[in-house]
Amino acid sequence: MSFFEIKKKHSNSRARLGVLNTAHGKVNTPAFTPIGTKATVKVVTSEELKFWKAEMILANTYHLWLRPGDTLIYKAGGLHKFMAWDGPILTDSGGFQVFSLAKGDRRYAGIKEGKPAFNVKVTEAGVSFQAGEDGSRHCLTPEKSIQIQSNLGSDIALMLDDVPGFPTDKAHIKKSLGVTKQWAERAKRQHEKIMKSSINLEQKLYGIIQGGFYKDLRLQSVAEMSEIGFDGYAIGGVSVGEPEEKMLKVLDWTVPEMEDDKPRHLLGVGTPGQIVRAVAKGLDTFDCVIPTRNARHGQLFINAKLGKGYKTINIRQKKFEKDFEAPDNTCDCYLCAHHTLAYLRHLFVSGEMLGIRLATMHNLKFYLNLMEKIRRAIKYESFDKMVKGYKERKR
RNA sequence: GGGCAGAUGGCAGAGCGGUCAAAUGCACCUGGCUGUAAACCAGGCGCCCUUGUGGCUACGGGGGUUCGAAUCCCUCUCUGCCCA
Repeated sequence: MSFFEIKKKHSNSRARLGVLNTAHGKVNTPAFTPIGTKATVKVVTSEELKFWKAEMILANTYHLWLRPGDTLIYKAGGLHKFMAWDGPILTDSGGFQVFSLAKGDRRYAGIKEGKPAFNVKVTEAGVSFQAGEDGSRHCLTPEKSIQIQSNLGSDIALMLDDVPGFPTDKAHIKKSLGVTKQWAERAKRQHEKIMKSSINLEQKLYGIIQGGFYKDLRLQSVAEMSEIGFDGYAIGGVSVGEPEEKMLKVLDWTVPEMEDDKPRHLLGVGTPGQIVRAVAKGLDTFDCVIPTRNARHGQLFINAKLGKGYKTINIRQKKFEKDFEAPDNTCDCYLCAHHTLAYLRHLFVSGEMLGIRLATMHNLKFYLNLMEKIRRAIKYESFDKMVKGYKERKR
């Protein structure tokens, strides 16, 4: 049984229906993988995720390395056992953390004044930085990232990549692409080397396509990654602050040149509208913090009453104070089955954590249901109709 | 009946002669969040407009002192505590 099987290709777009076969079960694609950075999809249990039919989750190499440490997780029997999730796990390499920490964005973690809490240096060897947890110095290399992911025992590992922000001039992207290519080769070599002693002998490795928002560099990256040869490919360097159109352009350039029989992951994307479009452009799997983070911030995704698509609401608004309707009566989540807008608002305004939990459950279900609808639409050849006009609406 | 303390924006609560349309918190409004340093962040929050080193009305009511009062004085009303 091969790792990736394509079950059906949609006739009017690049969308395809497939299955990822991993040591911990299969993933029906197109799929959304909830983000569980620190070995937890914030606020929900593994059992709940299973119940909602989330098939794969994403965890983070960087965070788990620093705390509690990959060797500790190895001793616990691997990440699956450690967090009691027996389904497939995709681990991000830590490349994105280098990008976001180096930015020193002061909006994070209540840091309002002063210098970035991190001192990040990217060299060809790897990334050295000071950790925010305790100020200790660390160095992450492509080999180290693979070693950590091997200790975690994830089903799909990602190579460490260099993520340029937006906007970045072409010369820098070009240089960065050279670093990423070199790291790809080293990651591949290291993965082959330690595979036989890995906690998960069937762990797959994905290459990451970079190249900023320049067509020739993206195509160059696709070619370089294919040449090295990976089990699958992720498109990275998007959702870094660029306009949506630029992100979609990258997909138009790269996908036709990518190996057709390998799975394609789109890193960090996105809104429901973006995911639907990306599927049409040939992407298979997605991960994004939007459903979980925005839920904690009081934003809920709701199916649109008029037309196709969805709308978002902020549950804290006073207008929901006496609204005794379910947030979305077309939704089958726990929140919508049992509670009213008024109750959820009350929980948020009171700072009660159940509010955050219910909102998270709802948004995850919204995303998972969306993927289910996409898969069904591809299956029944109605996907192009679904894509057309699927967007965020006012009501 | 007597003594003391107090009355500030929707609420709580700073300010104690000018730099005060008034700190701060809550509430409220708006915006943001895309491989999670995020149960977070940013802005607004008396009224008016030509949106400005702009105008007007404001710190329980009334009356004073002063070039100038939320800030000092008198008085009224109300509130809290204490003594009869």
